[in-house]
Amino acid sequence: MGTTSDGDRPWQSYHTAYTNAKAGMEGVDKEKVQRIIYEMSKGSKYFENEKRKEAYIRQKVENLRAQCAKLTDKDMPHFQEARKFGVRAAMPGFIAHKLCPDLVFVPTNFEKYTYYSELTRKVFRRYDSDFIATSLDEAYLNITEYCNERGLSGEEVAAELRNNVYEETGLTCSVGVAPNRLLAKVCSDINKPNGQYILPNDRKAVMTFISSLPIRKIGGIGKVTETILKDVLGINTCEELLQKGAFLCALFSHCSTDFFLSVGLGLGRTDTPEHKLRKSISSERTFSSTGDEPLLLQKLADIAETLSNDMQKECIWGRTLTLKLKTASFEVRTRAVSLQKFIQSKEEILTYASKLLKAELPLSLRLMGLRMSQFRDDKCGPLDPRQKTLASFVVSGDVTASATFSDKHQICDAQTDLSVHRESSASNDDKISLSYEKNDVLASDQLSCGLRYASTSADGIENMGNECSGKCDYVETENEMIRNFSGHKTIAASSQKTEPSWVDGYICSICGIEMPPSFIEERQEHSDYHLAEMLQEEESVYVTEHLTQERSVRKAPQAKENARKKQKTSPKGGKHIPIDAFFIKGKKSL
DNA sequence: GCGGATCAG
DNA sequence: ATGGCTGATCCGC
Repeated sequence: MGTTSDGDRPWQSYHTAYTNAKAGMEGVDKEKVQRIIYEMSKGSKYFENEKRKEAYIRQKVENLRAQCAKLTDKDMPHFQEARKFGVRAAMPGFIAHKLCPDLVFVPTNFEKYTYYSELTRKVFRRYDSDFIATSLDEAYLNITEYCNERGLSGEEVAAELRNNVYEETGLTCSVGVAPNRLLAKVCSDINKPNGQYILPNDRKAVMTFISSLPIRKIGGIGKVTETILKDVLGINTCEELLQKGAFLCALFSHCSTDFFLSVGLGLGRTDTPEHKLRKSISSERTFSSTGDEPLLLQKLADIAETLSNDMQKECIWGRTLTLKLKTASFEVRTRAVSLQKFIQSKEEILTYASKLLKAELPLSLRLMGLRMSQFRDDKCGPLDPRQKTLASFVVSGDVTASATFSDKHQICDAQTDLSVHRESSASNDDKISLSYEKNDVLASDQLSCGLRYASTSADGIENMGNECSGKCDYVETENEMIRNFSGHKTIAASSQKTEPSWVDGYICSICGIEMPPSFIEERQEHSDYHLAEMLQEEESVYVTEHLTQERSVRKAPQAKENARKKQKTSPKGGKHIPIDAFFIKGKKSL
């Protein structure tokens, strides 16, 4: 990154960094880059072949076994010592049990956690009434206003906050104060047990902080991403994310590149996203491996029941059911089905779940799970999806209202580009950009804070944590500029009501697929497909599942292609499950 | 939409 | 006897 005066807004540098990285790519041909990457990846266990996972797993097993065998009682003090200092040794329960046969496992007590969590939130509310709770034990709050009103520094407020939390709950906590949430989270980890760390809202300070920061510290960069970046590209710190921007552009999607570069610049979100609604609900269970069909079905019934119960508690009805399997050899599979109606009852869930399962058997399994998604949004109502969409359309009265989360903030104070934001959020997919998403920047007088706390209580409330960060007075969103390069987002819910005709007797007028006149059935199916597609598109204009729609819209050409292929090949093809759901043909039911 | 995978708490 | 479970997201198809 070149010269930047303090007056620079980070996003300007971001844009520069991005275009530089891109420009760096232009002179180079992709093959060459890929060759370089390939060279770099030699010695990395990551890109070698598909066997890597297997090898990795085998090695891990061996390590664990060896570890377990080596451990004796004399190791115990070591771990006890570690615990005393709050170091959490990652230790599987069975090893712990082997080490310490008398070990007492304290059962979880969520009522208690919720109670204490609520107490802490009461404190947070006094600092920021709109704070973001990310879990029972973590929250982000914007303390900008609080600081300004009282003429306090971030450091003072953090100390006061921790103190208040301690007095009112008896729990200690750790706090990080930083210009945005991404950084606040990192900061909250630095002085972990019962401490705080303040990163000034100062361009230089942020860049210095970032320059030596290991990438793994960043939320969103996990074990796998770290390995890839490290082994293949030699990226260890956030600063290097910028330096190797061109490679990132070559290797990763736009979205990911976007995210990586913004991390390299220390950018993060500062908005207060709309309350997120649950999108799926699931239940799964691990058991000792078995291939016994009746037994598996029994277990499946149990899981269906708990899922159904959970759904009833929350008043949820869903129409996409996903079966998750883990084989005895630890291979994980999922099989899903989307229905035309919303279901909730244990019987119905089981009906479809067992169809999915039976299609996979025989198989020896160690885990089964069921997930329900695609909820009906008006709770406890009638059964037809269409009713849902119409109803919610009438209620919301605004299609864009369904582009739920993460956009509201852009209206709040982003004076300038309002229309751009709006437009882009309505026609770009929120889903994709949710976690690697927009990089908003605080104005220089902003301050926000992250906080994390850990319980000192002995009964297992251990390790509750909390993070805070802030809202903004000023938001600049960057991605539009970049995203708009990529052009094709136009899709009208076109009302091309024409049935497909066969140009020259064999070319589909809509998609161009070629199909000889003798393929009568196939042609009929093909026409049906386009018809259904049309209907679906028309409907989806009003549908509340905006995200889904946009996704499919964005990828429309491929999606269609695939749908066609599937349709042609699937009836006899192995994995396709013939449950009523596939609404490619509108008339098919059961 | 589906399926495989990653990540976080 | 790979920690397990829940939920979310991404990517390619």
